[in-house]
Amino acid sequence: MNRALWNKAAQRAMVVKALAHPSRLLIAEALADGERCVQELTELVAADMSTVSRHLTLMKSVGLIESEKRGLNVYYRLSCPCFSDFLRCVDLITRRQATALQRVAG
Amino acid sequence: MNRALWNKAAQRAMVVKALAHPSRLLIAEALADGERCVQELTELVAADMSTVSRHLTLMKSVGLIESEKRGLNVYYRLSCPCFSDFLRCVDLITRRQATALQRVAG
DNA sequence: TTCATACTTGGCCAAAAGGCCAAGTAGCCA
DNA sequence: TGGCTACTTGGCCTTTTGGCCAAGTATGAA
Repeated sequence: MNRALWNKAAQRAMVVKALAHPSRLLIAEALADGERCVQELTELVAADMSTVSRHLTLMKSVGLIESEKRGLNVYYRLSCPCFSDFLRCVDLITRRQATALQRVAG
Repeated sequence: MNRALWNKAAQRAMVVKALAHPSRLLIAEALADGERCVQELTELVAADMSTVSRHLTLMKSVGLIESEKRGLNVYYRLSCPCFSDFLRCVDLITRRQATALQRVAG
């Protein structure tokens, strides 16, 4: 097993993992539309604020999002404009899979 | 929490999760280059064949890959041509993050 | 029909992820 | 100062994930 190859894959995996959760995808989608504070995101995903904060910390740690404190609030925003491409590919697969399952069931 | 929104995010998350592992990313990358049998992929990621088989089953279950048995071998191939776009976005983020960390360290 | 190869699945265990509550920190306002 | 709000972090627990080994299935060859 080539070490360099593995390291590259591991790095990529960290980024992908940071999006591999429904709440985090919802958060990223919201941020694609503009910055949001933790409160707003907490309301969006309907979880404990501490949980949301941890999600955000994780996403930030891999460079997916950035944060800025203004007053009492911390505002997060996407740091990559390519997220929409990412989602487009994912949606292609989910849609293809949905129709494939329908074929089986139908 | 809007149920429909959550379901959509959950579906997407399943696909993203299926790529959120170094071995599975390596596998997907290899398959982007053409079909491979389990043996070849096992060699590639240097894990137990049973482990690789489970990775493949997971990836297949979300519609990321397809399989075909020919003789003793089972050949897997990517079912989405958009994987390269997906990777491009991920790499943008990892590269951006790498330089960001260098700024901090340097 | 027996044997070998290629793969999948069951069983089990260790490690990681994800959640909440409670406690801590930081900024604003009275 | 004191208290309120917004957020993060520590602690702890449950669930999920990922791994291997061993056993099972399926196909081709002798």
